[in-house]
Amino acid sequence: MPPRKTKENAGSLGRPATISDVARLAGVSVGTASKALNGRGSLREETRRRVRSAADELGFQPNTAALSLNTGRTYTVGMITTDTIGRFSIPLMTGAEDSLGAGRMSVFLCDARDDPIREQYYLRTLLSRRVDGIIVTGRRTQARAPIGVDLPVPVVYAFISSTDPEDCSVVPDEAGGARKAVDHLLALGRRRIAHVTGPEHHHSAAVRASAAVQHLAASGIDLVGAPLFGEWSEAWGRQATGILLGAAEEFDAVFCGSDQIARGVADALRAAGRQVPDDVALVGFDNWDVMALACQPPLTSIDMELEGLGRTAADLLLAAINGEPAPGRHVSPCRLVLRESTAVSVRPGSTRAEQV
Amino acid sequence: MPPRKTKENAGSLGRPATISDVARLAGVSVGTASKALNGRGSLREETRRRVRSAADELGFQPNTAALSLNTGRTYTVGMITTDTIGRFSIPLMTGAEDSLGAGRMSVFLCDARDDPIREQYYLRTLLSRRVDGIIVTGRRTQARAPIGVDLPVPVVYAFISSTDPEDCSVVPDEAGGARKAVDHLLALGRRRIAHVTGPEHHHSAAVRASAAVQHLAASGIDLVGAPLFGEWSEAWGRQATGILLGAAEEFDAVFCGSDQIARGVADALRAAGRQVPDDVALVGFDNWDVMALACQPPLTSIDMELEGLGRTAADLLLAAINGEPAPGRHVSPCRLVLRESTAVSVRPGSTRAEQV
DNA sequence: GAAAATTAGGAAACCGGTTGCCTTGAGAAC
DNA sequence: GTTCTCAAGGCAACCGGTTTCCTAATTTTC
Repeated sequence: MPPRKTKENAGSLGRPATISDVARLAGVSVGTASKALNGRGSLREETRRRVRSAADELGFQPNTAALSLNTGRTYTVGMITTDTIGRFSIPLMTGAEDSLGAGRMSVFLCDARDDPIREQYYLRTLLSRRVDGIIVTGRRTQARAPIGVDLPVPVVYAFISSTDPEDCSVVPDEAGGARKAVDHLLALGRRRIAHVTGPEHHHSAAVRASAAVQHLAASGIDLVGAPLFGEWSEAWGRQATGILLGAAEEFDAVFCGSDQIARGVADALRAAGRQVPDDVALVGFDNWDVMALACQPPLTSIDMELEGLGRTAADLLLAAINGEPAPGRHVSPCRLVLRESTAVSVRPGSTRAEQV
Repeated sequence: MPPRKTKENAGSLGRPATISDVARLAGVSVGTASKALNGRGSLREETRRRVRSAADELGFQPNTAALSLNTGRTYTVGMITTDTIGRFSIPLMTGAEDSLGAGRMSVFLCDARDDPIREQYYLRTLLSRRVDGIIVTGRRTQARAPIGVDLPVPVVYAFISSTDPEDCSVVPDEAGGARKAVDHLLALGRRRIAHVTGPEHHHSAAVRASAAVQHLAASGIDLVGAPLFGEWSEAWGRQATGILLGAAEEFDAVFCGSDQIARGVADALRAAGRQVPDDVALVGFDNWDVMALACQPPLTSIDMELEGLGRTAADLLLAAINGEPAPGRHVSPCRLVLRESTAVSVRPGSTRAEQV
């Protein structure tokens, strides 16, 4: 069967066309072919045209390896997710990949699975591939140790932050997010606010809880009871609701450390005959669509804008690659997303989320 | 400040060390250095040792671009997710990355966002980078057109399949999964089984529904009513439950096209006072932990083993790269995961899922 | 002690591009 | 007709490795 001709593989040499193939077909030398394709040197227009059409015919794509040998740049970056790729990594990766792709950079994906050995293996691999930069991401309970010292390429930490304050990290303003949640509840006239969240040793839980407590205190208000630390699960949300209902103190709002917890709280409140939002207003955290939208009623939540965070991380990396590093912690704001769980008046038929 | 010495950058030349640097330091020629490091040629043991220690001292890592120029192989593959990276892509990517990493291949991540233009852009980029192979993945309602014709590198489609039957695709046996669900319900003694699932035009919904119907028919049993096609959402699950409860026909089991739907069904049944699993047994599809575990009671579900699918895809790609292509559709089995929503007797305190 | 065999390691080509420099030839100026 | 100028394009070095081939020195053999 004769080889079919296609766009990708027109001249069909059985291997990718090289610039020598192009030069031969156009009847010029390799150097001339290169100049013709890159608009360098001084060539007759007719020659340039001939070379270009030869390149088209052969489906010529310059070999990137050869290019990077010349320039020293590879136009690739590595993205290391320290924990297993999860729900939080996706928007980060998407955002970063978006910004980098716009800068014509390709992304190496490395899933280190929370294993320091794998992590160092990937680091060596990336350095050996001469990536122009590295993004380190992942969810951790705490800041992480730097991935390496005196690396020959810039590194940006996204979502997670490095323990070395001189490293470039991009993190969401979780405390600010918690304050926005509290402000929103206060604006609704709620004064008896409880807080249910994840494990106390988890940095996010601790930060969000203390920001909420302090911000309330600034308005002269105490949290209802102490923050309830537990797990990042619906079950804990249900359980914590039981605790709240059993306590002496009344409450008219619950700010939750995650949407999963908030959903558990919503289910338990409904089971106990309390109306959301009329009896109890509810705010979650993460704005995880599956949870926030499926919740009954749909959940007001704090969005960490992780996709934007990924883009910012990529932009900072590109800047560092171009010789303009921006060391230090970069904090980016969270956004409050309004839904029915804190609606003042529920208009039937309207489920559109308003945003602040 | 004098440059600090570190593992990554010991001799500190301000740039990655090359083999010339190593050769100079060891007092040999480049060729000899190369042989020493790769165990080629005939050299005195003392020379090898000297070269190796020079390489260590400089933190030498061979430039991959130079290597691939020689060998024609890059030890990289591209992974193109046609839809935006989502819940289904993650285990696929993790699995593929796992297998490929074991084969010392690095992975280029390309998120085409369901945009054919971006897809072709990525394809050209990957070919220009001379990847050794490409994995195409993503969720679609139907099989997709081949990403290119007569490409110079092997392509494997994972989860999604190509309309060209000669292309190599790896897909889960969704029909088989549906049959396992039905068999399980039959084994529990249920005979009045309903089916609630996603949009009829969605290939997965159609396949699972018709497999369920036919498999029941093979046992001489009819589905309760027709399959209820709707959306992949909890809300549809709740709504469909209302339809089932309002119909004349009784039912003692519901097989759902997704865990989200099943969860909606579970909530609606509970609200209507029906016990799961005693009155109605419930089986989901996807085994999505967030849904299946948070459901009350936890959900028996069908797992498509996407991580294994990703590994298989990677293995097939590696085989094809090594000259042993395996064209055609490869179907890999699903697995039934047992939880309380179909438990015969609920033993309090035991929530461990058993697996079949 | 001379010829042959073996060993250690160097020189150079090559992979696929880019780029600086040089050559060639045609037209212009005198 | 001779010299000068300049456009067009070829030659070769280079990037960082690998590999083939070759040379020089040492050891073995008779």
